[in-house]
Amino acid sequence: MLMAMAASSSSVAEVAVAAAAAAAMESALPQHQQQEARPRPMLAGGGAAKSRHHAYSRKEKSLGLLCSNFMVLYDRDDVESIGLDEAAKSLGVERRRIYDIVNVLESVGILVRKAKNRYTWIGFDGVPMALRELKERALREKSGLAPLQTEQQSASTMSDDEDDDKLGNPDGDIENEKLSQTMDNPSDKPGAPRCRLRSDHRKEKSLGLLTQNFVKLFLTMEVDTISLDEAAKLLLGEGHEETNMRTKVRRLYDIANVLSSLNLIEKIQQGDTRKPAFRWLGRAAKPSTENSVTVAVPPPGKSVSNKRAFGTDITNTDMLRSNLHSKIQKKAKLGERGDILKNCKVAVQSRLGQGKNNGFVYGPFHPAGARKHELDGGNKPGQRERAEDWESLSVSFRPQYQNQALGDLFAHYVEAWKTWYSEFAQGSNSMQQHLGQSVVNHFL
DNA sequence: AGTTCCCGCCAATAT
DNA sequence: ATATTGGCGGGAACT
Repeated sequence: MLMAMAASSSSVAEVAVAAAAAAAMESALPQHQQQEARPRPMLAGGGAAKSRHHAYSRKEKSLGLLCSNFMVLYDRDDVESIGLDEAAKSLGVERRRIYDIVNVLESVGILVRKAKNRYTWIGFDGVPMALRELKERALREKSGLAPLQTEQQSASTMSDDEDDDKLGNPDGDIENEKLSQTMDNPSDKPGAPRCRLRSDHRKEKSLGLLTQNFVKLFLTMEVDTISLDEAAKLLLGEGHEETNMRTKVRRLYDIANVLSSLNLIEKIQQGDTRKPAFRWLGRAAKPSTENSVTVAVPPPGKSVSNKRAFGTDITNTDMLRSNLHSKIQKKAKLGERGDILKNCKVAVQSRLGQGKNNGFVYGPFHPAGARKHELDGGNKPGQRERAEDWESLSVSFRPQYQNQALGDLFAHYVEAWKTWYSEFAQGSNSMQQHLGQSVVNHFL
């Protein structure tokens, strides 16, 4: 009976903010929901007042939604550290679920583990670099190792750790680094220091690693659409126990859901009447300052965007954001406090900021609804060449390089977007089209 | 009936 | 030892 409390009780300090946001959204947006089932990206609040004794709805407990809430709660520029306990409590979920979220977020560069029970917030700014590294690694191992994939359940030729990122701290006094992620066995066994630990099965099957591999798949694949079954088959050997496959697919569903809520992928119906698949959205739409504030390339041929994408729901996720504008218009003067972490964040930001001002926007908070409309709006129907993306842009970045002014500039970019965003949230949702233009103006 | 995937048991790991 | 992390798969909600 001790456990039964987690789900129903919630309402903590933080929730108050979100609650206010909810109220705001209510008034700002006409009750225009078509479906009865809407995955409200609201904090779990055990039905503060209204909600009809909803029976049990799985949707409300989905990882994707949880991830959206997580982002709403922490995607702020004054967040730097996140405690798992507070997260779990604030979001009204059991700790176990936080682990799920956090693991995939880390794989994509939004977070980094700082210590036990503690993560450092990076934000979407960390995504481009993470993806770039993933791709590099993927290409490397594709060409370098294992030209031929044995269809056996052999020792996976996975590269070990991925988190190197030496926080370029010039002459600074960073002493917080006490964690040497390098997991190497102390005093290797007699013989050869070779070989991977044979008992690392835990790690090799981790959600985080699976996420990375899943993403790598997209990054290296020629087509950017893939079904989970295919993915599972690819990520796994060839022939496999039925049960292993099933489990793997389960995990892929989990991952796909949170990646969806981050708008890194999107669920679509392949062809028609075929199994759903996922499409990669991490590619930039168009670097030019033209239209296309919205994301992504037009869907290939006849794929229809599925409605069951968590963060992709126009409903209220976006609106939540609007109420946080109070802090948004704060000056955001960086380098103020002698906060090391903050500086690190800035560093990361400046390094990758360029990759992100291209029109693609991560996160569950962008007007996803505009995505569809954009197509018929004013998009050239021609062929879509691979517009350049983050990777090429980020190669120009130098590790050592640290420019305060530049970082500042990009910070403003972010601010500008946020401002625009809140405006959008305020206004009617039918003016998405030309709002697209205005956002560009804000940027210039 | 098949798909999607939440829940939470309980085993690795860390402290 | 206790506390954290987090595989894993049963089985229920949702097509």
